[in-house]
Amino acid sequence: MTESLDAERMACWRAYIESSQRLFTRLEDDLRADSELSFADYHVLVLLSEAPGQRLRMGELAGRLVFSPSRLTYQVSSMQRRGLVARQSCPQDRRGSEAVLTAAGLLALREAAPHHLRSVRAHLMDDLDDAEVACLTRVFERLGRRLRPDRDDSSTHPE
Amino acid sequence: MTESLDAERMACWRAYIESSQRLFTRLEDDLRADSELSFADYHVLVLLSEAPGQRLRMGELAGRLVFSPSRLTYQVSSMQRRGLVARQSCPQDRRGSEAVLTAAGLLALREAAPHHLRSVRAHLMDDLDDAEVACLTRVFERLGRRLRPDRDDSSTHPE
DNA sequence: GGTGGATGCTTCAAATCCGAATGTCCCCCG
DNA sequence: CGGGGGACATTCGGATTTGAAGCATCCACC
Repeated sequence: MTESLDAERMACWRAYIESSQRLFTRLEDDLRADSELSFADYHVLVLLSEAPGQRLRMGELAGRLVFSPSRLTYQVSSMQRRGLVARQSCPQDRRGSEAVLTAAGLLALREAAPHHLRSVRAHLMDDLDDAEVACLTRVFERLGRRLRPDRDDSSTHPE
Repeated sequence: MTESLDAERMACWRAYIESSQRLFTRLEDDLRADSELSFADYHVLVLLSEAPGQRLRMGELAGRLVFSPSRLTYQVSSMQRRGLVARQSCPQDRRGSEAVLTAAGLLALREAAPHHLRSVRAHLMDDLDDAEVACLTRVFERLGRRLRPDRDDSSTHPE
């Protein structure tokens, strides 16, 4: 099964997949253990807290979270039920709606953030030296640019 | 929200999370587009194909896939229904059972592998130079060792 | 100013996933 | 032997996720 990936890259690929899976489930567990939030909840709160007016269109949010539209609808409904966000219809485009951070949502984020960031550091970041951080950043920012949906990829593979 | 992660590490963390999410969904889409298999199906087939006797205990499989026990039960049942694996009760330990690769499962893997590996190369590996591969491998193998569940972590964090 | 196609989001049914409870079986210790 | 605690896997109910279909609105063009 290794016809098309050399041994080094295969090992790299497998280590990346497995460790990432473990890391994500661990962070999720940590977050749930000390905050009523899931990883998705937390990420929504972060994005809203940084947005101008602490509000974001559903589509924009879905794009950044890498969520399907229906998944985001469910996610926001759930958070709305718990009072973490509100939903308002968008004045510029009446098809659309936007999610708005509530005071309770901001508070929940403020309470969860230190724990979560400690968890990210403990499981991942504290083990990385500066060169490794730089390497990961370069690799994953490049990957993100290549995979973001807004780019027509037709001319970039002259092969 | 950045009290505990410096700007470089925060950027690194975000790039890693977002790109990985995008990569996994893209690979899943590619795999489904040209093979009746999900990413999880594929991974199960790979692990079984490499195991001695092309069989693995459920628990072992769950551990390697980073799946909860009930999720693995569901996964294997689904693949059994489609003829990709068989389930046998384990002779040494009658509580347990093992998943066994079938001829159809092996065939499905052989057909899917070239497409999938091409996809992994196209989206990720072809963009990495050797130094980056080495860096990722080192980082993620270390991370995997730290997160694998078999280690008692009690003495490694003297505060 | 109308209309056909696109867009933004939601809804719906079905598939998947999780944690708690369960049923079997192993193994240690009396 | 003969419990009893523990380990392995499954089942069950409920939560989440998905993709397809639906609805309302926008917009480019006539």
